[in-house]
Amino acid sequence: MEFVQSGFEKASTNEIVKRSNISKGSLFNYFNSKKDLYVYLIEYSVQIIEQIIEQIDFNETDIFKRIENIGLKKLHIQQKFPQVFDFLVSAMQEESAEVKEIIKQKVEPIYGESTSKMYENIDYDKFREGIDIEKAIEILNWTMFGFGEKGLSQINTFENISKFGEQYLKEWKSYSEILKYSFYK
Amino acid sequence: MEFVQSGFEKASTNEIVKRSNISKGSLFNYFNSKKDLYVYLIEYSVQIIEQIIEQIDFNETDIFKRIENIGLKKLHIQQKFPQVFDFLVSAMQEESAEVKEIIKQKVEPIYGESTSKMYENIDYDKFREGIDIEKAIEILNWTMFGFGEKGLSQINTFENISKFGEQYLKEWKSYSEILKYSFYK
DNA sequence: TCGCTATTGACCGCTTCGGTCATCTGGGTT
DNA sequence: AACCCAGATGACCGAAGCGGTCAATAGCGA
Repeated sequence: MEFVQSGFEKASTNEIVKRSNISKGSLFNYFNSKKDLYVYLIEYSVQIIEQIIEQIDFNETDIFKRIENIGLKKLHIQQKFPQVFDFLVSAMQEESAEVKEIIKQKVEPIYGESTSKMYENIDYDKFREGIDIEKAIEILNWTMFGFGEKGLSQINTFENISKFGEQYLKEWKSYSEILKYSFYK
Repeated sequence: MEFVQSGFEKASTNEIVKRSNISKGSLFNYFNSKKDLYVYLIEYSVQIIEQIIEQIDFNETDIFKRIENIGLKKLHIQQKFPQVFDFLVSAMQEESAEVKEIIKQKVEPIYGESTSKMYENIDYDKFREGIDIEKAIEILNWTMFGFGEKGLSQINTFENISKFGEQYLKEWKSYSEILKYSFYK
């Protein structure tokens, strides 16, 4: 998406219009300005993230299973709206004064919420003695992130989402087994 | 750096000049065009990476110690030239036809070389049976990357490099201990 | 004081910008 | 068949920013 690649200011409406298949006239019929469009996309993306957060199963206290569930949800979202996460990440790095305030209001709270809720009601007693749990979780996060990036580049080689999801989950489990070996009692 | 943020085409010479403290006239006295400047920066950055590769101690066959050495070197480079790595990463994602060919020639080979030499002459017998070594190394890479990103945001809070390096190394060791527990016999 | 190199930023023609609007299109209604 | 009209279209606008130039100037060694 053009906003992800170029940021708010350098994103060109001409380019946006060329890549979508509506005309410039229509775009500015629905949105009064580039900024309006941007804000709409922010709100839309935030809604999607909120849905994921709502769906977290807090009864699942095992961190690996919790993450597995969330990861699968994220995968399906990413299949339907491939750029939602990238867009929000790019928004948080946005420097344009024109939209910075709106981002601060709408995106940053959801970011804080998601990282805290993700690890709410986790059974940390499963971790072995002597391990630094915070650092372990950091490693887990970095591994998830790396694995997700890697998977993203393969997502298009599958015709079928659920087949990909199967494969994806199976592969993730072999990574998480490695970490579990180190993290758990 | 402007090229990292905006890519080759959307990077503005006016902006570059504003951020550095030379005038536009001087810039175009030293470089005939924006492209010339870009190519110069590519070549310069590649040289720096090559220096790191040259300095790899292939007698160190323990992957954690190997990575520790390289990481420290990278840290010192990053202190002197903070954007070298980011710049090369951004170059590899560059889409502008005007510079794509040059990047392919100059940057991609070094990328391949560095990832292969990094793991040359490593003693894989230290890994425990049953572990998927490739996946373990991926986890190690992702963790390194994550840790590096995290460290980068703290680098400016230290007045002294070597003091930071000490702290950095110590902290990295506590991460690598966690992984070592899982990876090694 | 002179000579000369290195530096400067106002300026150039040109492209692209965000946004407008007269015109067109196509399907529903009579 | 004639009419209607909401929605779509892209040529067009003034303004801004682009990469690059160059006459003017600064600064320094002899």
